[in-house]
Amino acid sequence: MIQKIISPESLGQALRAERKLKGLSQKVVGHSVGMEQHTISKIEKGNPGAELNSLFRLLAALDLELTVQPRQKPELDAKGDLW
Amino acid sequence: MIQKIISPESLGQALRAERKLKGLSQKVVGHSVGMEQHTISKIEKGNPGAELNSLFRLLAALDLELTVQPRQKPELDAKGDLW
DNA sequence: GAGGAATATGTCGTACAGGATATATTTTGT
DNA sequence: ACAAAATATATCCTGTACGACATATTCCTC
Repeated sequence: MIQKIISPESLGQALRAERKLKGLSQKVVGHSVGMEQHTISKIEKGNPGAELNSLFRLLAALDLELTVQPRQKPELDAKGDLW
Repeated sequence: MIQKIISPESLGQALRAERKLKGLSQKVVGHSVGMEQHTISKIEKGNPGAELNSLFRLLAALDLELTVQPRQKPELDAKGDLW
């Protein structure tokens, strides 16, 4: 489930999806790395002011890593629509 | 040149490498997206308090995107050493 | 639709980011 | 070794994140 992440919003969506996949609550995830539940909530909602610190702690809690890559062209779906 | 990013430091390294690849200075990159040169400097040096906002503006300036993926096992290099 | 879990929202206090600006240090090319 | 460019560091100011804690709202499940 690789997703193009280019904004705090899309990052939040990806993180929430991964957390749900693992069946964890914000509270459990947060406390496993010393973060408040409300901080997780804000990140998942796309808080642009969130700190890298918080991001990487959350990634650790979910056992995830990032990669950086060239921005890809929008692709076409089955209907030929851009997305 | 895909790299595992699990900390502000490794993120900074990746961003700096990509910027250098494109032959751009911090000043040019920063000003293309309304950021101060010193902000780019701090991010590349691994500032854990940097904001997602700043990260994504920098990614835009470099035409990069992120992906989130399961954290991978350490791999072996040619010498058989972990990294 | 009631009860509980999960998520969102709020306040307060402390800390630090980043813009604006300046200057110091390092790197690079000749 | 010099000059110029690039990067790092610093101050001041304003804004806001986050922890701690509390409460409201939404979402399930029965």
